[in-house]
Amino acid sequence: MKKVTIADVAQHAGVSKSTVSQYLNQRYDYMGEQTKARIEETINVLGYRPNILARSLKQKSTTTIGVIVANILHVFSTQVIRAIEDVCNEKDFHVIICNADNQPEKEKKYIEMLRAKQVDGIIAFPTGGNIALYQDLVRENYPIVFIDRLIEGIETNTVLLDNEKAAFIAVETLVKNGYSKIALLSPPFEHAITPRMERLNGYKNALQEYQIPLNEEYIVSGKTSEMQSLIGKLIYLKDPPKAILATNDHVLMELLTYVKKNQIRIPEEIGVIGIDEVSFADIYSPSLTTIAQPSFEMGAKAANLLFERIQKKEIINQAKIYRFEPKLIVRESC
Amino acid sequence: MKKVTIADVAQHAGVSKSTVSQYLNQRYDYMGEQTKARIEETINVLGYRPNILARSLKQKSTTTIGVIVANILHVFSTQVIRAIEDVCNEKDFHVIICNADNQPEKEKKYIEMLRAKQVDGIIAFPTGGNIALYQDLVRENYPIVFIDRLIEGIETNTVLLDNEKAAFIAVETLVKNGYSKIALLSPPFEHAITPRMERLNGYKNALQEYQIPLNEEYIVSGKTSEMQSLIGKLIYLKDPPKAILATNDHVLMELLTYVKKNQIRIPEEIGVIGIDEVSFADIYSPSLTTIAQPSFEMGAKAANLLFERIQKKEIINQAKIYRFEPKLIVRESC
DNA sequence: CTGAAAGCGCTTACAG
DNA sequence: CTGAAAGCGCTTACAG
Repeated sequence: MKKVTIADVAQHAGVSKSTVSQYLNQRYDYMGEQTKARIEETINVLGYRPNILARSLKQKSTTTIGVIVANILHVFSTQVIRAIEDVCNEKDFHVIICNADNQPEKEKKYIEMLRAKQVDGIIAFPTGGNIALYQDLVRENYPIVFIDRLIEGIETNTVLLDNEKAAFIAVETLVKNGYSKIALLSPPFEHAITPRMERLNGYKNALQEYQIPLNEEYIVSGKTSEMQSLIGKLIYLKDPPKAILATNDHVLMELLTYVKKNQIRIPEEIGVIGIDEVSFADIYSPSLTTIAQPSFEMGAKAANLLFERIQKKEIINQAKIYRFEPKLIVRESC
Repeated sequence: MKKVTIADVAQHAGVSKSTVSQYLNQRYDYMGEQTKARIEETINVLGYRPNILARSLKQKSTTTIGVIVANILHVFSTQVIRAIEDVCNEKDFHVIICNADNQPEKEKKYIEMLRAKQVDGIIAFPTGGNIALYQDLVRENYPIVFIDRLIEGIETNTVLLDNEKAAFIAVETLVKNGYSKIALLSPPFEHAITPRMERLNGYKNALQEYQIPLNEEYIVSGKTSEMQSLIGKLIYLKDPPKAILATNDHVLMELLTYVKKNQIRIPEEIGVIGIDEVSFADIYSPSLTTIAQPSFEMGAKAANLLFERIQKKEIINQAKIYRFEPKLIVRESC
């Protein structure tokens, strides 16, 4: 079955390609009623469907954007993607999803492929490992918005949580519930990934605010593989903490794994609060007090910012940082 | 900054467009070493990047596939997507994600947009509401593979769980642990969605196999909004069940919500087993016995089937159904 | 070993 | 109100 093209339609309807094209683009201004009807019919009869590729080539817009996430398996990422998808759908845009897996090389490859495919813009959870590439994009005024992570020196719109505040609220909540020996459990600090560093700062600020001396032994960070032993050490400190702030959902999982294995009771023996909402917060016993990111709002904001940039071609290089408010959800774990 | 095209490169390097194109496509067979070097240099100097759109138009392949999921927020969907993404990445393909939200109209719109964008193939969790459209696709020999759901009368490769077996194993596990009063909790049966119907069958078959009389009151299905009260009724039956099979993760969540609210003890008061793995199965108390779908294998299989179809243009209409084995993960909840 | 020319399927001034 | 022609940025026989 051969593809039917605009030329076929034109021939069958006895008009020119231009006229068919006008019809397709709803420019009926000067079109005769019968011409219109004839074209419409021919399209149905032949089963013609426009080839958007050809249009894109001419119009220089693919009505497609790229989204590069760290990993689609993270709940936060999927919620952000869902929100982006929804706003794209309204505008009849499509989204190409890529997983950079926190690997700068993969990210680079994806950015280049996306550009080669002429996507109209990109939303990325930047790995931070491609500064030169980001700078090129910004210099060329290519529409791009970052999410979740701040990249030093790159002038582009960025959407992220007020991470300091999130950690601050967490500590504050614990303090108000009578805790003062508060530990922080975090993924590695090595690459100075924005949320991790900012959450650490928020923790420190809150301690200071509430005049609780900082105990370096209470700051624990490491890879998943070493978490169990790190938590063990923390719990068996001479002067162990009475509460733990898990700075993201993965770390929380590790904590709860430890807690279950060692039959520690929450909150009697240890208070727990986590940043990032988790699906089982309500059904866990005790239910888990968490600080949620407004991920849908964040995704929608990122998409809207990108569309603004795509629509107005002018160089409005007013890169801004959009901070979102963390939401405390009080439950029973501290 | 104007886009640099193959013509610019040709001009600057003092060769023809054809030669540059040969270079880009690595057809060096007859190319002079110096020509090659000169082109390479020019490309770097000018910062040329190919426009894949133009190539796609000519070559009739976009190296992009579409994936239409019911909802990306479901863990199973994201795992399937991740697997698809990974095999696509190896082949330098991209994937466009769409959420049909179980709405046939949305699915239809997406299928049409994807085809207009000339994607090379589609993997879909079919809503079941667009039979005519599916048939068109199959008739045109358009590469498409279905996942998770079987559509009556559509001759296309389909990848899905052996749902009957999953439910059978669940019941069997309960029986072997001494249960005989076993209820089934399911989402609505209205649209005869494959996994739901098959799991119900598996449940019935297992009861028969183990000579347990079927009690219609033990078969409970309904929307999320009515689940709590339905579970309540089930529990307060004169002759209440001693174990419950939750046929998917959502239903399991509802069960656990009820259990927590009413302080019912698992497995002492009620045994629980669920189909679909959940993130918190291990950390929940008691840990939850589940039957997992091999979602990554399934996604990878779907992608590979699609690529087979894309690569060989011949009409090999040997549509097959690929059943995947459920995996019992024994833990403490029954 | 390389180039001129046609063509992929559209859109868009421009002319009439 | 409609058509002829050029062009988007590539690829690909074909000729030399």
